[in-house]
Order: sequence, then structure tokens, then C-alpha cells
Amino acid sequence: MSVTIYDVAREANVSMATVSRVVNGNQNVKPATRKKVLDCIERLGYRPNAVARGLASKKTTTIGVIVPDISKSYYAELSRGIADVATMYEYNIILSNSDKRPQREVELFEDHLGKQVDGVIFMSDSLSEEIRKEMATANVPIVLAGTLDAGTNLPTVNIDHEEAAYQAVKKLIENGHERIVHVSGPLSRDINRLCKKVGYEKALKEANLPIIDDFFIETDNTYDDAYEKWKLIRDLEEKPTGIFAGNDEIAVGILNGLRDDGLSVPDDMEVICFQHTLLTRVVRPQLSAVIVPLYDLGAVSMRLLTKLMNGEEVEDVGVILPYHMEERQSTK
Amino acid sequence: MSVTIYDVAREANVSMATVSRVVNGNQNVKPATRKKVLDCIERLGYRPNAVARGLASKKTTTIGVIVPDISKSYYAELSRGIADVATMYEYNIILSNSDKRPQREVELFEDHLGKQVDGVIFMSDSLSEEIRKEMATANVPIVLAGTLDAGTNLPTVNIDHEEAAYQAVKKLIENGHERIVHVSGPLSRDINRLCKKVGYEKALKEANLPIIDDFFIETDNTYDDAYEKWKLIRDLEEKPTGIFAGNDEIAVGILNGLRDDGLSVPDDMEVICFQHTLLTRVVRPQLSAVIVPLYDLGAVSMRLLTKLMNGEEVEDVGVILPYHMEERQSTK
DNA sequence: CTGAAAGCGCTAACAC
DNA sequence: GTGTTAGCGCTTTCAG
Repeated sequence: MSVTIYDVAREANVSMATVSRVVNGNQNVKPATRKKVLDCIERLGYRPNAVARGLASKKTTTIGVIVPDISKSYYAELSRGIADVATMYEYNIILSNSDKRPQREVELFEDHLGKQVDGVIFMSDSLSEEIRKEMATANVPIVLAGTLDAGTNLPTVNIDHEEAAYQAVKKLIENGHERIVHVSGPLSRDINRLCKKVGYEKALKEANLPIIDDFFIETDNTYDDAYEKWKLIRDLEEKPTGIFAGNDEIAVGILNGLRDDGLSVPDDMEVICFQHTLLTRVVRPQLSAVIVPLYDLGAVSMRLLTKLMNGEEVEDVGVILPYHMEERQSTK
Repeated sequence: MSVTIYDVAREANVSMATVSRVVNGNQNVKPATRKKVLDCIERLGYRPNAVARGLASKKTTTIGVIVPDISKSYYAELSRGIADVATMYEYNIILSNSDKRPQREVELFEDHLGKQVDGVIFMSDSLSEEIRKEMATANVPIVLAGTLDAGTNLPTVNIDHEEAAYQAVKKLIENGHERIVHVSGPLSRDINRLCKKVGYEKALKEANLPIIDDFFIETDNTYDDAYEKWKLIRDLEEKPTGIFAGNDEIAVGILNGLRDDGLSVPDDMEVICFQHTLLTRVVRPQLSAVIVPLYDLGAVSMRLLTKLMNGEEVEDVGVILPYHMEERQSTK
């Protein structure tokens, strides 16, 4: 068997309580005693058993992170932000993929609670009734990262997607465009239906431009689908001259469609999008974009969670982070 | 407080042992009793405490995953493979980022052991002396995923990078090229120095082509650096006509360098690389590449780990997965 | 400043 | 088929 706190205590001629104190940095230990214990720990190669500690103290210094799909760079980046702050506060992360399936989300959430996590960070498109109910009765703090709250009053950190979309489209309008297509991700996602689309329409309305159904193109958020859907735009009666894409993968699909049809950006078409990855800078022309601070979204979420776990009073549980727009070669 | 196994036992008029049996699916319970217990569990909303279970059973059904940087799509993809198989076998994952810092790797490894993980999957460039020592004395199974073993006899799953590099360069040679540049990642990484470079040189030797120092370009594996380093190639006395890039990010850097200098691929230069991401298909021309099965590397690693954790005899602890080459537009 | 002792919630013999 | 009873390794009062 491995060495326990009891072994150390015996070896050092002190009680388990004292060993526990030095391990936990409790100051009420005479320096000489501390040193003696530390020596024994070193000599025996003692490593505290976090599971036993968790059972006794009711804290595991572990948090749960439920993410749609870690292989998507969007969530990977966000998770890195979470992880770095978690490390800073000495928390471990149990990471699980939900694929956004509501039932799976509930299972994972319960599973994490069973593991006695001290808190959870949740990411998804929106909250199902079931998960909302689960969360309401959970007795650990929860933070929604980059996830629309829409109804509950859970702590959330996000950027203002509607405003960002509005600004992006406004930029196109200022450049003189009157026929602007919005190539969106799935409308089933709140962020697309309730934020980006709304921002797009708001900008059009403000400029007294018509909202044309055919100028709204829905994709499944992938490069391949966007590449295909470009044909819809190409074949439009009234040719648009500007494109607002829901993310960079979509934008690159469109860009390649344009390009393969011999059109040129930004001369024949100006393009702007939300940026989640390196893609925007790698393609030619480089894409003008709204830069979403994914890492920060994660980091701030975790920081907020630490406060909540500490029982600190947090006045502002609906954090909105700033974004910025970077104009590159796909707009003039 | 939350409801415990004791509460359920009392409510159902059975012993804790019986409740434990039904929770753990032990068949030695009369159906009627089982039902009664299940009802109480449902009614009281009992959720087993995995920490207590872990302490009593000495199994946490949790594994540790130590990864250089989850925000890199290479590792994110691999991790997803791990996670899916972990889910299948009902394991949770504690995920930590090491940034490949040897000391951090050791800390994380010990940390995970402290949390009593049942096994760990480790990814890095290579193994430092210290981590090797830690691993040797650990009493849980370890699998190296996509990580060069180089000396120890730890379970490993990988692809044959040397062979893949050899094939890629050979392809270029078959296309008639005699002056082929290898744009590599850092030579400090075993995978570059001991595998890809070796495969590159092997192909040249076999074709009686000289190995020219200037034809080896080292980068830090990033797009930006590769884009800069293109100038070194451009300014070479003897113009190369083929490029073998260590990964797709490098290849795209070179590609954009070429392109911004008005050169064309594949007419002026053929390019082939290792593929880790979507990048190869998104750029124009699409890049011919050796496709590394990242997801599978992760999945197979986890599968191997489950066997090891089960104490199964595994004859083949040095798994080599197949790769394949996809010829696209950057070669003829 | 240190020790004794009672759990934390569960599993795993071992009895019956 | 079911109950009893030790622990698992640690923290945490409470005494002293």
C-alpha cells in the first residue's frame, strides 16, 4: 500500500492532526515540529489522498466543465482560458463533451455532481427545461460561459453578439453597400436567431434598407455547407455586394465559393464575419472580423466561479466582455 | 445535507449493503427488494457520492489526461478521441495543460496521482528524466499518446512519422523533383529530429539526391514564422521546386509566402505536408498531405488504457496506427 | 501548539 | 438474498 497520513504521524512521533496541519499550511505548528514532519513526508514519499480529503472536508478542489465539443477550436480556446485560471486557484477540471444533446447535458451534469465537483462551468447553445431544473436544485455554483441565459438568472459571461453583429453590418453599410446577405449558422441556435440576426436587421432598419428573405442564408456552421450555399447567393436575381457571415468557417466557405467562380474580394464583394480561429488571417484576402475573446470568456468565467465557490458576494453575475473589430483585406 | 445511502436504507427498510448492491447492479437482490429500493432512491433523489465510493473501493473511474495545450487543434482532436472512449467505459477525465514544461508535467502527474486517478494518458514531445522516474514508480497504468517513447517501454500509440515523411518526400521525388526543401518544426522535438527529418533524408538518399543544409528550414511550428521563413527559401541560390512541410500550419505559411511573391502552386512549387487540421482543405490550392488520424490516436490510447486498468494482458503495448496520404492540388 | 476521536458516505468481506 | 461491521485516509471539533 501507499503511505498514509498515519504512517507519517507515527514516523514523526506526532498525531495525524499535526501532520494534517502542516500539509494544509496551518500556522499553528511549532517550526521545529513542522520541519520534523516535512522531513518524514519527504522521506516516506507521502502524497495526500485527495479523495479521502474530499470526503472529510466536502471539497474536492475540482470543477466540472461541460462543453459541446472540445475538438472545436471555439471551445478548445475557451477551455484553455478556464483551465489557466483554474490552475491559478488550484482547481482541477473534469471535462466532458455533450455534443449539445440536452439529455446528455443532464446526464453529465448529474455525473459531475456525483463526483462532488465544487462548481461547474456550462457551455451550450441554450438551456433546456430539464437542465434548467437540474441547475436550480444543484447546491454548487454554476457559470454559463458563452451560453445564452434567456430566462434564468444564472451567472453568465458573454459578449454582446447582437451589438457586434450590428456594428459589423453597419460597417458594410457605411462602405456604401445596400444589398447585404447574412450567412448564418443554424437558426435553431439562440445566438444566431436572437442575437446575430437581430443585430443584422437592426443595422438594416436603421439605414432604411429592406430586410429581404432571400438575403438570409442558413448554414450548418461548417465550411463545406457554406461553400455549397454560396451558389444560392450567386444565383440571386438581385446581386448582393456585401456579406456578413456568422463565423469565420462560414466566411471562408463563401470566400472560396466566390473565388472559384472567378469573383474577387473585396472588389466584387466585401465580407465581414465573426472570428473564432486563425482562419481569418490565413486565407487570402484576410478577413475583416469581429474578434471574439474566447480565451477571456473562459478565464473570466472561471474567475467568477471561484468567487462564487468562495461564497463571495458578486454583484455582477451577468458579465459582458468587450470585443473588437479588425478590418483587414475583405473590406475596403 | 444531501441524502445518503443510509437515508435510502432506512426509508426502504433494508441495509446499506442492499442499497449498495442495487446501485451497483449486483444481481444478488430479490427483484421486489430492488424495486422498493429503486423507488426510494427516486423519491428521495439519492445520488451516490463518488468520492466516498472512491475512498472505499479505491477506484475513482477517473483518468488523468496531460496535454501540452488543449487550445491547439491537434491535441483537442486527440482529446476528443480519448473522451469518447472514456465515456463508453464510464470514465471521467481530468484534463490539464502542461505547455510541455517538464517541471509542470511532473507536478501535474503527481497532482493527478493525488486525486487517485485510475490511469493516465500523457502527451508531450518526449519524456524528461524526471517524468520518466515518476512514471516508473507510479502504481497506475500510463499510456503515451502521440508521444515518442525513446527508451522506456511504456505503452504507446502513435503513427510511423518517419515512414510517413519518407513516403511524402518520395512522392515529390517521383514527380521529378530533385531539389526539395524540408520546412520543419523545432528540432528540439524528437518527432521532428528523429522522425520526420530522418524520413526526409532517407528518401533523398535512396534517390541519390544530396542532402543540402540550406534545404532544411527550422520554424517554431507557427503560421507566422513559416510565412517569414519563406523568404529564406525564396532567396536560395539554387531554387528548390518541392517543399515538404512538417505540418499544415507551416505549409500554409509557406503557401501564402509563395503566393504573395506571385509564385504559383503547384506550377512553380509543389508542396506536401502533414495534416492536423481543416486548414489543408480550406486554402487554395488545397494541400496534398499525410493525414494523421488524431481522433483515432486518442481513442485507441484510451482503449488501451482501459485494458491496462482492467489488468488484462496486452501483448502489443507499442501500437502503430496507419495513416494515409491524400493528394490534392498542391502536387501534380 | 498538539492530540484524541468522531465522522465523511460508501464498499466489501463475512455472517446468517 | 440480506444484514453487520470494519474500515478507506483524511479533516475537524474539542480538550488540554
